[in-house]
Amino acid sequence: MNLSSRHLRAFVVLSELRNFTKASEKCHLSQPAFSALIQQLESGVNARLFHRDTRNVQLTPEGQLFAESAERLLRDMDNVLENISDHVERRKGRVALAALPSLCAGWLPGVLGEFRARYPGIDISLTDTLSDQCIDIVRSGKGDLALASSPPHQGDLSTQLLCSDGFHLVCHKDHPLALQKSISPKDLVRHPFIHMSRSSSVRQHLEALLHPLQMNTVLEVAQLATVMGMVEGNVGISVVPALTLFHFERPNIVTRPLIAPGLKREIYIITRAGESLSVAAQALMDLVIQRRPQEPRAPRRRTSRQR
Amino acid sequence: MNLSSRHLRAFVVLSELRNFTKASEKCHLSQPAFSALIQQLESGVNARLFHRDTRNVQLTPEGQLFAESAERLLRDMDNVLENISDHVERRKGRVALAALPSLCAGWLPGVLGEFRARYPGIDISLTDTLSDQCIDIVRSGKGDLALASSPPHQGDLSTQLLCSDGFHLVCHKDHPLALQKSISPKDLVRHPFIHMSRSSSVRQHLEALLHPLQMNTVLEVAQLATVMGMVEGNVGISVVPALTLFHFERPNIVTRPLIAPGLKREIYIITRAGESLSVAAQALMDLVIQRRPQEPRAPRRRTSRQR
DNA sequence: CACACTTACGATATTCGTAAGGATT
DNA sequence: AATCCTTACGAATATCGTAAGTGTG
Repeated sequence: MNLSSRHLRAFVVLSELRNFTKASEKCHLSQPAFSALIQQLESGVNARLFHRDTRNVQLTPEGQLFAESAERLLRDMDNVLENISDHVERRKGRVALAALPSLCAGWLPGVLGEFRARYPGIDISLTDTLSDQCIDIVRSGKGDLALASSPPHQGDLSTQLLCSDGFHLVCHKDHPLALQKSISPKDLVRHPFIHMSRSSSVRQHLEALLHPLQMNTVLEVAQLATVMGMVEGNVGISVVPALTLFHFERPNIVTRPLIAPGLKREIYIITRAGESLSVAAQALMDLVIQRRPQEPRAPRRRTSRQR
Repeated sequence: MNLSSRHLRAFVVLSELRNFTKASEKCHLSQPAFSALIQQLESGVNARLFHRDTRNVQLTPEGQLFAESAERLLRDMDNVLENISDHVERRKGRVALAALPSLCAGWLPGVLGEFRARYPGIDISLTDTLSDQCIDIVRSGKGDLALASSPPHQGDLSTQLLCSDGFHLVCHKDHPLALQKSISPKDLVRHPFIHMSRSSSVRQHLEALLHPLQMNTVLEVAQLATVMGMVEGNVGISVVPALTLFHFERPNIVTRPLIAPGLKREIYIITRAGESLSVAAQALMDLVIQRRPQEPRAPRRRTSRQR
């Protein structure tokens, strides 16, 4: 038989009210239609569930048996539907996001704060790690979304440009390059240079751009904060993406845009291809796109003016 | 929404086969009809549950969420329906019967044996007790059926004649009354008489019949087996219903029909009025009626011929 | 005769299967 | 071209509400 929630609800209501007329009203049905519904249920289970007397309605023994389960079944059904609804309405859920550390420190906190405020029931898992690992997290299913620089990606991932990010020289205010308004790549050669680790996207971009010229590397560090400290101590110069310039807003450091054709770090939203995002993940993705980092102009001007 | 077992089954099948065409066949539906069913489910929960690609079908995150519950829900539903079906088909169940001791020893065992053989899954509870208590057991809901002599009953009980049972003299073969072919009530007076307890139906019938004559009571016992022993020892005579004569089929005891207009013990099937019996109880009642004790002739002849 | 459930019946909605459409490999 | 899901559409089915029927206190 085809047992539906309508049947269960009708049964439960009737077993409580023990009156077809009142029960039919509660179910927003005419009394004969309600009667037919109960009869259909009874023929479906092949048993009389209610004993009808001209004056009284009451459960038969089989009806009592059914009643024990029917209420539980109905509650279960309602819970399942409500649970789905909670997820669809974004009252519940979970998103696992992986993003580049440079995004996680400066731009992402505001976005996640807004997301949490808007959807307090959705839990967020954030992994701040380098691009390749971000991508692996998504590919392996451990994460829903990655914000990373795209590698030569296979077809199992879907990639969408979020923003592109210019590079800036950062150096001590007393450094000779601080006198130039803007910088070209070959200006960097020979000055003692502080690199990020070889796997960072910044370094890969720079080396590709200057090739075959060699740079004068004095240090290779993992954290941008270390770069900042070294630059402030005039140990060397470095180049960082615009989105990380907030680290370098300090009295003794100046920043200058690095001008070169095509010198851009592109940041992509990466998801698994051929799968759909959960409502929660989609909501986060929508917000990420809506609040995506502004194109170069605004941050550049602001950082060079401040302090 | 109206969530039905058809929806759940379609969902579960599709989530396993991940192919509309094959799933539709398994559900005995055309593929478009199946597709519509899934769409209806999706619009009911207000979420896409399957991601359709021209080549692949797979669960969305919400679909996975639903899948966790859907299978359980479907299994629950099926279990409930199967449980009801087991009861309706008399594979499971319970009947509580209360019956007069005189029925429980001689006639009932064969009936219950047949019942158990036919419906091995149905448990029987039997209370062998006096008529009033049998009736109370049914009235209070502790029992489904009673086989008892009907008292002046109220309207809350429904009464149906099962059989009527003549009375027989039982006495020692050397007793003077053993010479008579049949006995009339006044033949009993003055002979030392062994009574059952005052509340037994036999005694109530006898006293009503002989009133205002007094009997010569020598003993008042509770068990028929005691009556038998005393009669066999020629301590006295007694009168018992035909259905209990099997107790008295012994070499030194003779039994003689007691002839008197209207002297019959009537045995009724008693149930609660305005309620329906469980399938199991109805089955027992049907069998009880089908195998009801034969009208006087046969047992009388047989008992008087034997031994 | 008033009440409460069932049956009868025509109107409306739903569901079905066939056939056509669209997208992808 | 073959596969697979969706859309279109007329036919069959189910469900609805109104009205009449039935049985009981």
